[in-house]
Formats: sequence, structure tokens, C-alpha cells
Amino acid sequence: MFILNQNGFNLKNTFENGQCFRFYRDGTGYSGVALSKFIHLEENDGIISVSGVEKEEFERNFTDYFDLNRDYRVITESFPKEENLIKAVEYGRGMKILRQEPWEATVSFVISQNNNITRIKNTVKKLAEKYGSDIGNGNFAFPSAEELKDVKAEDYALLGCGYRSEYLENTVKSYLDGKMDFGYLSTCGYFTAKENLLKFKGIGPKVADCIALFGLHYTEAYPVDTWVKKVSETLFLKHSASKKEIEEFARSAFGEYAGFAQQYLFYYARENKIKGL
DNA sequence: CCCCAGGGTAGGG
DNA sequence: CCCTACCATGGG
Repeated sequence: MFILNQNGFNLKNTFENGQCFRFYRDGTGYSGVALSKFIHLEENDGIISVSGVEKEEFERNFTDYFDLNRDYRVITESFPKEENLIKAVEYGRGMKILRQEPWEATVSFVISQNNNITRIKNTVKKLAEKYGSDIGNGNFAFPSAEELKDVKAEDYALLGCGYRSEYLENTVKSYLDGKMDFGYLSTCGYFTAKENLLKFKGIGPKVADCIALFGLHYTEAYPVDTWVKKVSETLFLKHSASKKEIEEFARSAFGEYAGFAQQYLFYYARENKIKGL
């Protein structure tokens, strides 16, 4: 166990904003599996302590994973001074956008479509327990594409993946065939990456943007789900809008930090009943 | 029983 | 480019 010397890192606002599916509140804090390691974080009187991984391991990999070197003030101060967005930023203060692994983000957000967060977490948990490697104490790493090589659609269906099962089988195949190349996708730029992701069956505009933002770390991505669509229309555009119109709005209003604005708005809208939504 | 969930696809206009 | 029926499943 060691103390994390980090101001402005709020655990609840990071782990309960729907960006990741493997962390749970465990009484004294939050614990989960990330980067194939079990990790526990808790906060007492503003002091965050970490257990499960050694300090050296944390500094090597998790400082980046938790995006702790980024100055979030630069981001939020660049936002337009809109009343509801200001409230959303205040509400989500200390939120970090995790720099997740591309493969895990891809599979997780394929599962996420037309689904709810509780059920997504349950499904991902079952997926890891059945196919991921055992990392001890009842914890399992997220399964690699190689570990999912022989898993068929009917096997995913047994986990409750529903009609997404065929998409998952296809996703694994695409990765193993080399057609889904995260090395390329993470360096080719946001628009090219999204365009490429859209070619895979089961990956549409919203899932592609989630992969781009959470897995490839393109901060200009603005995933538009049912909540963000309603928020964007009601609070900013003042009329119903097509997906394209919402994307263009996000690009001009938030620019390279659209992904952060999106996450503050999503979290705020989902946790609060915003009048008129 | 209903409605909904961090939507996508296929098929049509 | 737009719109819509349909898609499995379980939480609430």
C-alpha cells in the first residue's frame, strides 16, 4: 500500500461515469482489474491510497492509465461558458478519462450497444471469468484476442451477449487476421481511425467514437449515445438534430477536447434529472 | 406486464 | 443523405 500524491483525482467521478466496466465500489473504495492487474484505490480525508500494485508498477503504467499527468484545468477552461456545462464540470470535478487498452475498449463497447451499464459490467465480468487469465484471488484479466480465438457466437450468447454475439466473433477474427490494427489506428488520426473502425460489423458511429476516445485516446471524439444526443439537442442546439449535426456542433464548440465535454455532460445528465430532458 | 438501455444493420426511400 | 423495423437480454 502506498499514498498517491495526487490532487484533484476523484474516484467516484472517475469510476462511476460509465467509461469503464471493470471497477466496482467495494466498501472502502474502488477496486477492479486494469492492465491485467488487480488494483484497489480508496480515499480518506482527501488522501488517496493504492493497494494491489506496487508503487513502481503504478508509476510505470497506471499514472498514464489514470491520466494523472494531464492538466484538466486547461481543458475545462477552454469550454464555452454554458450554464449547464459549467454545472456538469463542477459535478464531475476530479474525473479522469482513463487511457484504456484498445482491445478491451473495443470488445466492451461492442457489448455496450443498446445495453445498460449494469448489464454490460455483468457480461464483461462473465467474459473475463470464463476466458481471461487467472490473476489470483478470484480476479481475471480481460481476455486477449488469442484467448478468444475459438469462441463462437453461441458461446457469447450463453453469457447474455444477445444479438451482439456474432459481432464479437467477427471482431476477434478481424483482429487476429490483422485487419483491425491498433498500432495503425492509434497513430493515423481521429477521422481516419473512425472511418476504418466503421467498416467492422457491429461497430457503428457511437461505438467507434468510444473506441477512439477511451481506447485510442483521441480526445476530440464525441460519442453520441441517447443521453448525449438529448443533452446536445436540449441544452445547446435547442432543436432535434441528426447525428451529423451533433458531431459538427461538438467539433466547433469543444474542438480537440470534445471527448471530455461529452463525458462531463453524459455523467451529469445521467446522474441528475435535468429539467426538460 | 411494460419500458428501457452509452446502437447497429439491413433495407427502403 | 435520411428514416425505420428489427434485433436479444435482463434491470428496474
